[in-house]
Amino acid sequence: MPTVSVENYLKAILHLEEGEEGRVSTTAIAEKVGATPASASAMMSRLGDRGWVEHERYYGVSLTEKGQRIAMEILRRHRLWERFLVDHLGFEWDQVHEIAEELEHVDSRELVNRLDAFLGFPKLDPHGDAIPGPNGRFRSVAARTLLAEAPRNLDLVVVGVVDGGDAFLRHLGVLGIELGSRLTVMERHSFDGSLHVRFADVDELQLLAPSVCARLWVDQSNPAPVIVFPENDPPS
Amino acid sequence: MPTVSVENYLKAILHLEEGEEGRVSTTAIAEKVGATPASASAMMSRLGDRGWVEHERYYGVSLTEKGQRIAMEILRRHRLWERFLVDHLGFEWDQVHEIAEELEHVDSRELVNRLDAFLGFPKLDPHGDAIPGPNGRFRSVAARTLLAEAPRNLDLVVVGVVDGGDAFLRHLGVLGIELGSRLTVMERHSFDGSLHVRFADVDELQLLAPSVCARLWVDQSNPAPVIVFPENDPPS
DNA sequence: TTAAATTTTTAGGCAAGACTAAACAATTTT
DNA sequence: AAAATTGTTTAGTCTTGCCTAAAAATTTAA
Repeated sequence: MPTVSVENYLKAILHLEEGEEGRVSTTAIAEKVGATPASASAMMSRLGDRGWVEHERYYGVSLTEKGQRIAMEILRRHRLWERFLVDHLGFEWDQVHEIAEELEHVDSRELVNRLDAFLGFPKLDPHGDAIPGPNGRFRSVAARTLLAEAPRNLDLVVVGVVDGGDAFLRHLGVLGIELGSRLTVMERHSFDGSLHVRFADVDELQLLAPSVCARLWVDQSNPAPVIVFPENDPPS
Repeated sequence: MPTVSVENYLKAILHLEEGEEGRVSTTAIAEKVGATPASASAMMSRLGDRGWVEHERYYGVSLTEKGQRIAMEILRRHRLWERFLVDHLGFEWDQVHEIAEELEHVDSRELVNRLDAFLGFPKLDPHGDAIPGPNGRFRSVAARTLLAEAPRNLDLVVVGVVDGGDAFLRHLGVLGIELGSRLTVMERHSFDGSLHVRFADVDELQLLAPSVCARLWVDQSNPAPVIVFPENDPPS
Protein backbone atom coordinates (compact mmCIF):
# COMPACT_ATOMS: atom_id res chain seq x y z
CA MET A 1 0.00 0.00 0.00
CA PRO A 2 1.59 3.28 -1.04
CA THR A 3 1.51 6.16 1.43
CA VAL A 4 0.04 9.56 0.62
CA SER A 5 3.51 10.92 -0.02
CA VAL A 6 4.43 8.08 -2.35
CA GLU A 7 1.19 8.52 -4.25
CA ASN A 8 1.95 12.20 -4.71
CA TYR A 9 5.40 11.44 -6.10
CA LEU A 10 4.08 8.85 -8.53
CA LYS A 11 1.40 11.25 -9.70
CA ALA A 12 3.99 13.99 -10.19
CA ILE A 13 6.16 11.70 -12.28
CA LEU A 14 3.21 10.63 -14.40
CA HIS A 15 2.38 14.25 -15.00
CA LEU A 16 5.94 15.14 -15.97
CA GLU A 17 6.34 12.12 -18.21
CA GLU A 18 3.57 13.07 -20.59
CA GLY A 19 4.90 15.50 -23.13
CA GLU A 20 8.57 15.19 -22.25
CA GLU A 21 9.79 11.91 -23.62
CA GLY A 22 12.47 9.94 -21.80
CA ARG A 23 13.38 10.18 -18.14
CA VAL A 24 12.16 12.78 -15.66
CA SER A 25 14.61 14.80 -13.59
CA THR A 26 14.81 14.70 -9.83
CA THR A 27 14.67 18.46 -9.52
CA ALA A 28 11.52 18.72 -11.62
CA ILE A 29 9.85 16.12 -9.41
CA ALA A 30 10.97 17.91 -6.28
CA GLU A 31 9.52 21.16 -7.51
CA LYS A 32 6.23 19.51 -8.42
CA VAL A 33 5.70 17.95 -5.01
CA GLY A 34 7.06 20.94 -3.13
CA ALA A 35 10.12 19.31 -1.61
CA THR A 36 13.87 19.77 -1.94
CA PRO A 37 15.81 17.84 -4.59
CA ALA A 38 17.51 15.94 -1.78
CA SER A 39 14.19 14.67 -0.48
CA ALA A 40 13.06 13.71 -3.95
CA SER A 41 16.31 11.88 -4.56
CA ALA A 42 15.85 9.86 -1.40
CA MET A 43 12.29 9.07 -2.40
CA MET A 44 13.40 7.94 -5.84
CA SER A 45 15.63 5.25 -4.43
CA ARG A 46 12.78 4.08 -2.19
CA LEU A 47 10.41 3.98 -5.18
CA GLY A 48 13.08 2.11 -7.10
CA ASP A 49 13.38 -0.48 -4.33
CA ARG A 50 9.67 -1.09 -4.49
CA GLY A 51 9.74 -1.48 -8.25
CA TRP A 52 7.64 1.55 -9.08
CA VAL A 53 10.28 3.52 -10.97
CA GLU A 54 13.39 2.80 -13.01
CA HIS A 55 16.14 4.96 -11.57
CA GLU A 56 19.39 5.65 -13.43
CA ARG A 57 21.60 7.60 -11.05
CA TYR A 58 22.18 11.19 -12.18
CA TYR A 59 19.90 10.68 -15.20
CA GLY A 60 16.41 10.72 -13.76
CA VAL A 61 13.59 8.22 -13.44
CA SER A 62 10.69 6.72 -15.39
CA LEU A 63 7.63 4.89 -14.12
CA THR A 64 7.55 1.12 -14.38
CA GLU A 65 4.42 -0.69 -15.46
CA LYS A 66 3.41 -1.11 -11.82
CA GLY A 67 4.17 2.50 -10.94
CA GLN A 68 2.15 3.71 -13.87
CA ARG A 69 -0.83 1.60 -12.84
CA ILE A 70 -0.83 3.16 -9.40
CA ALA A 71 -0.41 6.69 -10.73
CA MET A 72 -3.26 6.27 -13.19
CA GLU A 73 -5.50 5.06 -10.39
CA ILE A 74 -4.74 8.21 -8.40
CA LEU A 75 -5.44 10.35 -11.44
CA ARG A 76 -8.72 8.52 -11.95
CA ARG A 77 -9.80 9.19 -8.38
CA HIS A 78 -8.73 12.83 -8.58
CA ARG A 79 -10.71 13.55 -11.69
CA LEU A 80 -13.80 11.62 -10.60
CA TRP A 81 -13.90 13.55 -7.33
CA GLU A 82 -13.51 16.81 -9.24
CA ARG A 83 -16.57 15.90 -11.26
CA PHE A 84 -18.46 15.13 -8.08
CA LEU A 85 -17.49 18.42 -6.47
CA VAL A 86 -18.55 20.46 -9.48
CA ASP A 87 -21.60 18.49 -10.60
CA HIS A 88 -23.14 17.73 -7.22
CA LEU A 89 -21.72 20.07 -4.59
CA GLY A 90 -21.78 23.18 -6.75
CA PHE A 91 -18.10 24.08 -6.63
CA GLU A 92 -16.51 26.15 -9.39
CA TRP A 93 -13.87 24.49 -11.53
CA ASP A 94 -11.13 26.62 -10.00
CA GLN A 95 -11.98 25.53 -6.45
CA VAL A 96 -11.84 21.79 -6.70
CA HIS A 97 -8.23 20.88 -7.28
CA GLU A 98 -7.04 21.21 -3.72
CA ILE A 99 -9.90 19.22 -2.25
CA ALA A 100 -9.62 16.48 -4.87
CA GLU A 101 -5.94 16.37 -3.98
CA GLU A 102 -7.01 15.03 -0.61
CA LEU A 103 -9.91 12.87 -1.67
CA GLU A 104 -7.76 11.08 -4.25
CA HIS A 105 -5.85 9.32 -1.47
CA VAL A 106 -8.89 7.59 -0.03
CA ASP A 107 -8.19 4.03 -0.95
CA SER A 108 -11.20 1.88 -1.83
CA ARG A 109 -11.72 0.24 -5.17
CA GLU A 110 -15.40 -0.25 -4.39
CA LEU A 111 -15.86 3.42 -3.51
CA VAL A 112 -14.25 4.68 -6.68
CA ASN A 113 -16.20 2.38 -8.94
CA ARG A 114 -19.50 3.27 -7.32
CA LEU A 115 -18.65 6.95 -7.52
CA ASP A 116 -17.88 6.46 -11.21
CA ALA A 117 -21.30 4.89 -11.73
CA PHE A 118 -23.02 7.58 -9.65
CA LEU A 119 -21.48 10.23 -11.88
CA GLY A 120 -22.61 8.42 -15.01
CA PHE A 121 -19.18 7.14 -16.11
CA PRO A 122 -17.93 10.56 -17.19
CA LYS A 123 -15.17 10.71 -19.81
CA LEU A 124 -13.83 14.13 -18.87
CA ASP A 125 -13.19 16.06 -15.68
CA PRO A 126 -14.42 19.64 -15.20
CA HIS A 127 -11.31 20.99 -16.94
CA GLY A 128 -11.76 18.80 -19.99
CA ASP A 129 -9.07 16.30 -19.04
CA ALA A 130 -9.71 12.63 -19.73
CA ILE A 131 -10.63 10.39 -16.80
CA PRO A 132 -8.92 6.99 -16.79
CA GLY A 133 -11.29 4.03 -16.63
CA PRO A 134 -11.09 1.21 -14.05
CA ASN A 135 -8.55 -0.54 -16.27
CA GLY A 136 -6.16 2.39 -15.94
CA ARG A 137 -6.42 3.47 -19.54
CA PHE A 138 -8.03 6.63 -20.80
CA ARG A 139 -11.50 6.56 -22.16
CA SER A 140 -11.59 7.70 -25.77
CA VAL A 141 -11.17 11.40 -26.12
CA ALA A 142 -12.31 13.43 -29.08
CA ALA A 143 -9.75 14.99 -31.40
CA ARG A 144 -8.75 18.46 -30.26
CA THR A 145 -6.46 21.29 -31.24
CA LEU A 146 -4.78 24.05 -29.33
CA LEU A 147 -6.47 27.36 -29.97
CA ALA A 148 -3.02 28.72 -30.81
CA GLU A 149 -2.88 26.32 -33.75
CA ALA A 150 -6.48 26.42 -34.89
CA PRO A 151 -7.30 27.68 -38.39
CA ARG A 152 -9.28 30.89 -38.92
CA ASN A 153 -12.93 31.25 -39.74
CA LEU A 154 -14.09 28.03 -38.17
CA ASP A 155 -16.75 27.67 -35.51
CA LEU A 156 -14.85 26.35 -32.51
CA VAL A 157 -15.84 25.24 -29.06
CA VAL A 158 -13.61 25.20 -25.98
CA VAL A 159 -13.33 21.59 -24.81
CA GLY A 160 -10.46 21.71 -22.32
CA VAL A 161 -7.57 23.57 -20.77
CA VAL A 162 -3.91 22.64 -20.61
CA ASP A 163 -2.47 22.36 -17.13
CA GLY A 164 -5.27 24.34 -15.54
CA GLY A 165 -4.01 25.86 -12.32
CA ASP A 166 -6.52 27.85 -10.28
CA ALA A 167 -4.97 31.17 -11.29
CA PHE A 168 -5.35 30.40 -14.98
CA LEU A 169 -8.92 29.19 -14.50
CA ARG A 170 -9.87 32.36 -12.67
CA HIS A 171 -8.28 34.39 -15.45
CA LEU A 172 -10.48 32.55 -17.93
CA GLY A 173 -13.42 33.50 -15.74
CA VAL A 174 -12.43 37.15 -16.06
CA LEU A 175 -12.27 36.76 -19.85
CA GLY A 176 -15.67 35.09 -19.85
CA ILE A 177 -14.31 31.80 -21.14
CA GLU A 178 -15.52 28.43 -19.95
CA LEU A 179 -15.89 24.89 -21.21
CA GLY A 180 -18.33 25.00 -24.09
CA SER A 181 -17.66 28.60 -25.05
CA ARG A 182 -18.05 29.04 -28.82
CA LEU A 183 -15.67 31.22 -30.77
CA THR A 184 -14.06 31.88 -34.12
CA VAL A 185 -10.48 32.93 -34.84
CA MET A 186 -10.69 36.11 -36.88
CA GLU A 187 -7.04 37.09 -37.09
CA ARG A 188 -3.69 35.69 -36.03
CA HIS A 189 -0.99 38.26 -35.23
CA SER A 190 2.34 36.92 -36.29
CA PHE A 191 4.19 39.36 -34.03
CA ASP A 192 3.57 37.33 -30.87
CA GLY A 193 0.91 34.81 -31.83
CA SER A 194 -1.92 36.64 -30.14
CA LEU A 195 -5.34 36.19 -31.68
CA HIS A 196 -8.38 38.27 -32.39
CA VAL A 197 -11.37 36.06 -31.79
CA ARG A 198 -15.10 36.57 -31.86
CA PHE A 199 -17.22 34.82 -29.25
CA ALA A 200 -20.55 33.50 -30.42
CA ASP A 201 -22.44 35.32 -27.70
CA VAL A 202 -20.64 38.68 -27.84
CA ASP A 203 -20.46 41.38 -30.50
CA GLU A 204 -16.96 42.81 -30.27
CA LEU A 205 -13.69 41.22 -31.22
CA GLN A 206 -11.56 40.16 -28.29
CA LEU A 207 -7.78 39.92 -28.19
CA LEU A 208 -6.36 36.81 -26.57
CA ALA A 209 -2.76 36.67 -25.38
CA PRO A 210 -0.62 33.79 -26.63
CA SER A 211 -0.27 32.57 -23.02
CA VAL A 212 -4.00 31.92 -23.13
CA CYS A 213 -4.26 30.57 -26.67
CA ALA A 214 -1.54 28.01 -26.02
CA ARG A 215 -3.49 26.54 -23.13
CA LEU A 216 -6.97 26.14 -24.56
CA TRP A 217 -8.11 22.99 -26.32
CA VAL A 218 -10.74 23.60 -28.97
CA ASP A 219 -12.72 21.42 -31.29
CA GLN A 220 -14.74 22.25 -34.35
CA SER A 221 -18.26 22.84 -33.17
CA ASN A 222 -20.99 21.07 -35.05
CA PRO A 223 -22.12 23.72 -37.49
CA ALA A 224 -25.73 24.79 -37.23
CA PRO A 225 -27.67 22.69 -39.72
CA VAL A 226 -28.02 24.40 -43.06
CA ILE A 227 -31.17 23.82 -44.97
CA VAL A 228 -30.49 23.44 -48.66
CA PHE A 229 -33.23 23.80 -51.17
CA PRO A 230 -33.09 22.41 -54.72
CA GLU A 231 -32.11 25.28 -56.99
CA ASN A 232 -34.97 25.07 -59.37
CA ASP A 233 -37.67 24.67 -56.78
CA PRO A 234 -37.47 27.46 -54.23
CA PRO A 235 -40.02 27.53 -51.43
CA SER A 236 -42.97 29.79 -51.90
CA MET B 1 -3.59 21.10 11.80
CA PRO B 2 -3.94 17.68 13.39
CA THR B 3 -2.53 14.65 11.58
CA VAL B 4 -4.60 11.60 10.72
CA SER B 5 -3.20 9.77 13.71
CA VAL B 6 -3.97 12.62 16.07
CA GLU B 7 -7.50 12.84 14.73
CA ASN B 8 -8.00 9.15 15.38
CA TYR B 9 -6.83 9.47 18.96
CA LEU B 10 -9.11 12.44 19.64
CA LYS B 11 -12.03 10.58 18.15
CA ALA B 12 -11.27 7.53 20.29
CA ILE B 13 -11.19 9.63 23.43
CA LEU B 14 -14.48 11.31 22.55
CA HIS B 15 -16.02 7.91 22.04
CA LEU B 16 -14.73 6.58 25.35
CA GLU B 17 -15.74 9.68 27.28
CA GLU B 18 -19.42 9.36 26.54
CA GLY B 19 -20.95 6.96 29.01
CA GLU B 20 -17.98 6.64 31.34
CA GLU B 21 -17.78 9.82 33.38
CA GLY B 22 -14.41 11.21 34.42
CA ARG B 23 -11.05 10.55 32.80
CA VAL B 24 -10.29 7.96 30.14
CA SER B 25 -7.49 5.43 30.62
CA THR B 26 -4.44 5.21 28.41
CA THR B 27 -4.90 1.48 27.88
CA ALA B 28 -8.49 1.87 26.72
CA ILE B 29 -7.41 4.48 24.21
CA ALA B 30 -4.56 2.30 23.00
CA GLU B 31 -6.91 -0.59 22.44
CA LYS B 32 -9.38 1.60 20.55
CA VAL B 33 -6.83 2.94 18.10
CA GLY B 34 -4.99 -0.37 17.81
CA ALA B 35 -1.68 0.67 19.31
CA THR B 36 0.29 -0.30 22.41
CA PRO B 37 -0.26 1.52 25.71
CA ALA B 38 3.25 2.91 25.39
CA SER B 39 2.41 4.54 22.07
CA ALA B 40 -0.83 5.94 23.44
CA SER B 41 0.99 7.30 26.45
CA ALA B 42 3.47 9.10 24.22
CA MET B 43 0.64 10.48 22.14
CA MET B 44 -1.17 11.73 25.23
CA SER B 45 1.72 13.93 26.24
CA ARG B 46 1.90 15.30 22.70
CA LEU B 47 -1.86 16.01 22.76
CA GLY B 48 -1.41 17.61 26.16
CA ASP B 49 1.33 19.88 24.81
CA ARG B 50 -0.97 21.06 22.07
CA GLY B 51 -3.77 21.75 24.52
CA TRP B 52 -6.19 19.15 23.22
CA VAL B 53 -6.33 16.98 26.32
CA GLU B 54 -5.89 17.40 30.08
CA HIS B 55 -3.43 14.75 31.14
CA GLU B 56 -3.00 13.76 34.80
CA ARG B 57 -0.07 11.36 34.89
CA TYR B 58 -1.16 7.81 35.80
CA TYR B 59 -4.81 8.89 36.00
CA GLY B 60 -5.88 9.22 32.38
CA VAL B 61 -6.98 12.06 30.12
CA SER B 62 -10.01 14.12 29.23
CA LEU B 63 -10.62 16.27 26.17
CA THR B 64 -10.27 20.03 26.52
CA GLU B 65 -12.74 22.37 24.89
CA LYS B 66 -10.46 22.63 21.85
CA GLY B 67 -9.90 18.90 21.68
CA GLN B 68 -13.60 18.24 21.85
CA ARG B 69 -14.29 20.69 19.04
CA ILE B 70 -11.87 18.86 16.77
CA ALA B 71 -13.21 15.44 17.70
CA MET B 72 -16.80 16.51 17.07
CA GLU B 73 -15.79 17.82 13.67
CA ILE B 74 -14.31 14.42 12.77
CA LEU B 75 -17.45 12.69 13.98
CA ARG B 76 -19.53 15.05 11.88
CA ARG B 77 -17.54 14.28 8.77
CA HIS B 78 -17.63 10.55 9.45
CA ARG B 79 -21.37 10.41 9.80
CA LEU B 80 -22.10 12.71 6.87
CA TRP B 81 -19.93 10.57 4.59
CA GLU B 82 -21.72 7.45 5.84
CA ARG B 83 -25.00 9.02 4.80
CA PHE B 84 -23.56 9.82 1.40
CA LEU B 85 -22.27 6.30 0.90
CA VAL B 86 -25.58 4.72 1.81
CA ASP B 87 -27.99 7.24 0.28
CA HIS B 88 -26.18 7.96 -2.97
CA LEU B 89 -23.66 5.23 -3.68
CA GLY B 90 -25.88 2.34 -2.63
CA PHE B 91 -23.69 0.85 0.07
CA GLU B 92 -25.21 -1.21 2.89
CA TRP B 93 -24.99 0.18 6.41
CA ASP B 94 -22.49 -2.51 7.42
CA GLN B 95 -20.08 -1.59 4.61
CA VAL B 96 -19.55 2.10 5.15
CA HIS B 97 -17.66 2.45 8.40
CA GLU B 98 -14.21 1.63 7.06
CA ILE B 99 -14.49 3.93 4.07
CA ALA B 100 -15.90 6.79 6.14
CA GLU B 101 -12.96 6.24 8.46
CA GLU B 102 -10.76 7.46 5.61
CA LEU B 103 -13.01 10.14 4.19
CA GLU B 104 -13.39 11.77 7.61
CA HIS B 105 -9.78 12.94 7.48
CA VAL B 106 -10.25 15.03 4.37
CA ASP B 107 -9.95 18.51 5.75
CA SER B 108 -12.12 21.18 4.14
CA ARG B 109 -14.77 23.13 5.97
CA GLU B 110 -16.32 24.14 2.68
CA LEU B 111 -16.52 20.55 1.47
CA VAL B 112 -18.21 19.29 4.61
CA ASN B 113 -20.78 22.05 4.69
CA ARG B 114 -21.67 21.59 1.05
CA LEU B 115 -21.91 17.86 1.55
CA ASP B 116 -24.22 18.50 4.49
CA ALA B 117 -26.46 20.64 2.29
CA PHE B 118 -26.33 18.12 -0.57
CA LEU B 119 -27.56 15.44 1.82
CA GLY B 120 -30.38 17.66 3.05
CA PHE B 121 -28.94 18.44 6.49
CA PRO B 122 -29.57 14.97 7.89
CA LYS B 123 -29.93 14.59 11.65
CA LEU B 124 -28.96 10.92 11.84
CA ASP B 125 -26.40 8.68 10.19
CA PRO B 126 -27.38 5.33 8.65
CA HIS B 127 -27.05 3.63 12.06
CA GLY B 128 -29.33 6.10 13.77
CA ASP B 129 -26.54 8.04 15.48
CA ALA B 130 -26.85 11.81 15.69
CA ILE B 131 -24.78 13.92 13.31
CA PRO B 132 -23.15 16.99 14.88
CA GLY B 133 -24.00 20.27 13.17
CA PRO B 134 -21.43 22.80 11.92
CA ASN B 135 -21.31 24.29 15.41
CA GLY B 136 -20.06 20.99 16.82
CA ARG B 137 -23.18 20.28 18.81
CA PHE B 138 -25.67 17.52 18.12
CA ARG B 139 -28.84 18.26 16.30
CA SER B 140 -31.85 17.47 18.40
CA VAL B 141 -32.47 13.77 18.67
CA ALA B 142 -35.81 12.22 19.49
CA ALA B 143 -36.29 10.43 22.80
CA ARG B 144 -35.39 6.77 22.60
CA THR B 145 -35.24 3.69 24.77
CA LEU B 146 -33.19 0.55 24.66
CA LEU B 147 -35.31 -2.37 23.47
CA ALA B 148 -34.09 -4.23 26.56
CA GLU B 149 -35.88 -1.68 28.70
CA ALA B 150 -38.98 -1.05 26.63
CA PRO B 151 -42.40 -1.85 28.08
CA ARG B 152 -44.56 -4.61 26.63
CA ASN B 153 -47.49 -4.29 24.26
CA LEU B 154 -46.40 -1.05 22.65
CA ASP B 155 -45.90 -0.47 18.94
CA LEU B 156 -42.21 0.25 18.66
CA VAL B 157 -39.92 1.23 15.81
CA VAL B 158 -36.18 0.63 15.60
CA VAL B 159 -34.49 4.02 15.39
CA GLY B 160 -30.84 3.22 16.05
CA VAL B 161 -28.18 0.78 17.14
CA VAL B 162 -25.67 1.06 19.96
CA ASP B 163 -22.04 0.83 18.91
CA GLY B 164 -22.85 -0.78 15.62
CA GLY B 165 -19.85 -2.76 14.45
CA ASP B 166 -20.14 -4.45 11.06
CA ALA B 167 -20.54 -7.89 12.63
CA PHE B 168 -23.51 -6.77 14.71
CA LEU B 169 -25.09 -5.01 11.74
CA ARG B 170 -24.78 -8.12 9.60
CA HIS B 171 -26.33 -10.16 12.40
CA LEU B 172 -29.28 -7.77 12.41
CA GLY B 173 -29.53 -8.40 8.70
CA VAL B 174 -29.80 -12.12 9.36
CA LEU B 175 -32.57 -11.46 11.88
CA GLY B 176 -34.35 -9.24 9.38
CA ILE B 177 -33.99 -6.15 11.50
CA GLU B 178 -33.22 -2.71 10.09
CA LEU B 179 -33.83 0.92 10.87
CA GLY B 180 -37.56 1.47 10.77
CA SER B 181 -38.51 -2.10 11.61
CA ARG B 182 -41.76 -2.15 13.64
CA LEU B 183 -42.20 -4.55 16.53
CA THR B 184 -43.93 -5.18 19.83
CA VAL B 185 -42.47 -6.75 22.96
CA MET B 186 -44.75 -9.68 23.84
CA GLU B 187 -42.86 -11.24 26.70
CA ARG B 188 -39.74 -10.54 28.74
CA HIS B 189 -37.94 -13.58 30.12
CA SER B 190 -36.50 -12.75 33.49
CA PHE B 191 -34.05 -15.66 33.30
CA ASP B 192 -31.62 -13.81 31.02
CA GLY B 193 -33.54 -10.80 29.77
CA SER B 194 -34.26 -12.25 26.35
CA LEU B 195 -37.46 -11.09 24.70
CA HIS B 196 -40.21 -12.57 22.62
CA VAL B 197 -41.19 -9.92 20.10
CA ARG B 198 -43.60 -9.81 17.21
CA PHE B 199 -42.56 -7.94 14.08
CA ALA B 200 -45.27 -5.96 12.36
CA ASP B 201 -44.65 -7.65 9.03
CA VAL B 202 -44.22 -11.25 10.25
CA ASP B 203 -46.63 -13.71 11.80
CA GLU B 204 -44.58 -15.74 14.27
CA LEU B 205 -43.08 -14.65 17.53
CA GLN B 206 -39.31 -14.22 17.43
CA LEU B 207 -36.90 -14.64 20.32
CA LEU B 208 -34.21 -11.95 20.65
CA ALA B 209 -31.08 -12.53 22.72
CA PRO B 210 -30.25 -9.96 25.40
CA SER B 211 -27.04 -9.11 23.53
CA VAL B 212 -29.25 -7.83 20.72
CA CYS B 213 -31.94 -6.17 22.85
CA ALA B 214 -29.36 -4.15 24.75
CA ARG B 215 -28.03 -2.64 21.55
CA LEU B 216 -31.20 -1.54 19.78
CA TRP B 217 -32.73 1.90 20.25
CA VAL B 218 -36.49 1.96 19.84
CA ASP B 219 -39.12 4.63 19.93
CA GLN B 220 -42.86 4.42 20.21
CA SER B 221 -44.20 4.35 16.68
CA ASN B 222 -47.00 6.70 15.86
CA PRO B 223 -50.03 4.46 16.18
CA ALA B 224 -52.08 4.02 13.05
CA PRO B 225 -54.87 6.62 13.17
CA VAL B 226 -58.06 5.22 14.64
CA ILE B 227 -61.28 6.51 13.29
CA VAL B 228 -63.82 7.01 16.04
CA PHE B 229 -67.46 7.36 15.27
CA PRO B 230 -69.96 8.99 17.60
CA GLU B 231 -71.78 6.17 19.38
CA ASN B 232 -75.24 7.14 18.50
CA ASP B 233 -74.63 7.97 14.87
CA PRO B 234 -72.98 5.06 13.10
CA PRO B 235 -72.21 5.42 9.41
CA SER B 236 -74.65 3.92 7.03
C1' DT C 1 0.47 -3.64 55.96
C1' DT C 2 3.24 -5.73 53.11
C1' DA C 3 3.30 -8.45 48.72
C1' DA C 4 1.60 -9.33 44.20
C1' DA C 5 -0.58 -7.89 40.14
C1' DT C 6 -1.84 -4.36 37.08
C1' DT C 7 -1.41 -0.09 34.72
C1' DT C 8 1.27 3.66 33.09
C1' DT C 9 5.31 5.82 31.89
C1' DT C 10 10.16 6.03 30.46
C1' DA C 11 14.08 4.51 27.75
C1' DG C 12 15.93 3.10 23.60
C1' DG C 13 15.07 1.72 18.67
C1' DC C 14 13.26 1.89 13.97
C1' DA C 15 11.13 3.66 9.56
C1' DA C 16 9.23 7.33 6.70
C1' DG C 17 9.85 11.63 5.10
C1' DA C 18 11.40 16.05 5.46
C1' DC C 19 15.47 19.46 5.94
C1' DT C 20 20.55 21.72 5.33
C1' DA C 21 25.16 21.38 4.07
C1' DA C 22 28.63 19.21 1.65
C1' DA C 23 30.41 16.11 -1.89
C1' DC C 24 30.15 14.46 -6.45
C1' DA C 25 28.81 14.14 -11.51
C1' DA C 26 27.43 16.29 -15.70
C1' DT C 27 27.07 20.16 -18.58
C1' DT C 28 28.34 24.71 -20.24
C1' DT C 29 31.40 28.40 -20.81
C1' DT C 30 35.55 30.39 -21.56
C1' DA D 1 40.83 21.35 -22.01
C1' DA D 2 40.15 23.64 -17.82
C1' DA D 3 36.93 26.23 -15.18
C1' DA D 4 32.55 27.46 -13.75
C1' DT D 5 27.87 26.39 -13.36
C1' DT D 6 24.14 23.39 -12.70
C1' DG D 7 22.03 19.27 -11.14
C1' DT D 8 22.13 15.05 -8.15
C1' DT D 9 23.34 12.39 -4.46
C1' DT D 10 25.20 11.51 0.19
C1' DA D 11 25.71 12.54 5.08
C1' DG D 12 23.83 13.91 9.14
C1' DT D 13 19.78 15.68 11.78
C1' DC D 14 14.81 16.34 13.04
C1' DT D 15 9.85 15.01 13.87
C1' DT D 16 6.03 11.87 14.04
C1' DG D 17 4.47 7.66 15.32
C1' DC D 18 5.14 3.18 16.10
C1' DC D 19 7.47 -0.80 18.68
C1' DT D 20 9.64 -3.75 22.89
C1' DA D 21 11.58 -3.98 27.32
C1' DA D 22 12.24 -2.13 31.71
C1' DA D 23 11.11 0.99 35.50
C1' DA D 24 7.74 3.40 38.32
C1' DA D 25 3.26 4.18 40.25
C1' DT D 26 -1.12 2.49 41.49
C1' DT D 27 -4.33 -0.88 42.81
C1' DT D 28 -5.60 -5.36 44.59
C1' DA D 29 -4.75 -9.36 47.44
C1' DA D 30 -2.85 -11.84 51.19
